[in-house]
Amino acid sequence: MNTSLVTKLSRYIELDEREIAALDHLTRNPHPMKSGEDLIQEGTNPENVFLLMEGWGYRYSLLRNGNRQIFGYLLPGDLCDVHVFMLDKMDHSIGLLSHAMVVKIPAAEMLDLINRFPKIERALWIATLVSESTLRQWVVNIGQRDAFERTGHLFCELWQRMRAVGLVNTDDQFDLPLTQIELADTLGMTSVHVNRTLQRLREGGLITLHRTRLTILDPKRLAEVSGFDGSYLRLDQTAQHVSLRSRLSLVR
Amino acid sequence: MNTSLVTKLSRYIELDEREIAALDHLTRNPHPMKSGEDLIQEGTNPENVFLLMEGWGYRYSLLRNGNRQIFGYLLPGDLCDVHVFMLDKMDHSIGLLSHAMVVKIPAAEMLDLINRFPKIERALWIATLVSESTLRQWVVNIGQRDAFERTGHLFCELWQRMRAVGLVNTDDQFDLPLTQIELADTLGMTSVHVNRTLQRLREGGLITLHRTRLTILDPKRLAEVSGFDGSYLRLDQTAQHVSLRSRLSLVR
DNA sequence: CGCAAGTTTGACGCTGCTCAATCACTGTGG
DNA sequence: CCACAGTGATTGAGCAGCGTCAAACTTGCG
Repeated sequence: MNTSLVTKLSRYIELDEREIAALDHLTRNPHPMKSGEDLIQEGTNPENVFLLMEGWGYRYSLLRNGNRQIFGYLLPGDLCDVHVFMLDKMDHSIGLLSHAMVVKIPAAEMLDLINRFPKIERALWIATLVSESTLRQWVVNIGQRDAFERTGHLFCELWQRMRAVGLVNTDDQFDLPLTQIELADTLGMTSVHVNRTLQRLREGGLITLHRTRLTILDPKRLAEVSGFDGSYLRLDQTAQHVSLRSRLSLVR
Repeated sequence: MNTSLVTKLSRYIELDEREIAALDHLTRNPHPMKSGEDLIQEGTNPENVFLLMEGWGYRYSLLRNGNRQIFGYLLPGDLCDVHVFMLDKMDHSIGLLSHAMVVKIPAAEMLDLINRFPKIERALWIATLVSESTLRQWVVNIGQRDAFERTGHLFCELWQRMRAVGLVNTDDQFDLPLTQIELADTLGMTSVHVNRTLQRLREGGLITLHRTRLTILDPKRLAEVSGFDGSYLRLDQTAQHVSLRSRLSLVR
């Protein structure tokens, strides 16, 4: 059932049936949550880990002037802050951008899972490293690219991540439950300028965006004009490839 | 001897004598390297971990247009990419900004250390989480703050990190081996604008910067005007505090 | 039907970029 | 000891990308 999480982790490490069963077991009790609710708030010390089964979440923090910066999206199959227990409190909040199905996993259960299945622990650490890598790309995106490239780059990333969990249809269309204000807070721009940038992307025949449906009309050209190289997402590597490396050097 | 690394990790977890000795043992053979040399290059799969004993390093990548984005500095006591072995290749490069003393630690030795001392492993993971947290703050900095705040924020961060390894003197002065071009590539600005921003910081009585000596004239006010809150660096927490948490939930 | 939230448009101004010249400092060789 | 080159810092003029402010329009929803 829990395709997304297993799909995601299997990309990093080959999992056996027991491990897959254990991950599936996690998902037995999802419950619905509403858009706008927070999963975790900055400054708190969460007692649960959350697994997103459906819907979108986002990491953000608020500044004193009321500005908000978004620095990551959680898509279906994403597990948030497995390792937060190592730090004393959250340095950012996690909220929901859409109606969502969420599994709440008590810390103890998560730790037990990790202790019983070192390969799952390893896969979760790899996921953490990939998200750090993604964060670096966001710094590059905001720091070095202009509004047009920056927006295109974000869409390329989301398109690849959504495709990796099977949520992009054959027309390269997927659900993007973000307002222009949220895009603005992600890209370090104003919503007015996001609006104008979207118009340029549309005029260029690169995308279509109506309400929450985004279509990437020309993925290749969009990646080209926005300087996107998705290798940092590490979605293409086979589990074999990675497990070879781990056999060589890391499995204990 | 290896004060910086031990100081740094002790902040996260209380280390016993054996662990401290093991860390010190790592540092037995530092060798000098020149400014401008790379420790690790993007796309490669490094066979060593590097421990910086003296000097500054930086993480960066180059874009097709020749632009460079810097997304982190390595200060004395910093260990780079302990976990890179979990991924297949580096997604960025690490270079040196000054003459440096560097210890090269073969992967096997590092893995052995980690296996023998789980608390060291844990401390290294915490360091990774802190650096991820720092990266989020950089996104906020570049995305939401204007040039003046942005530059001040960076200086506050570096001042705190340098102080944590005992490299700030009593006048709040420390070595900042960065050209204005490097500051520009860090902050997502041009060097011309960095120059003008530095002048404003000087005029405001906030800093002094001559060649590579930076003085924070008024740390409190600088933090105030740049919206800096250093808790994300987690330099203030006592090891006791953290180890209490680990006793409760995480030690295996 | 009317409200709320989100999108779109316009006018205008400022922050920060571009291009280019000059200045300051340091290390080098004759 | 001085001329010179190279690197980095500083300055100026002009301009454009993006922000601000404000209003109009569109869409979904109770």
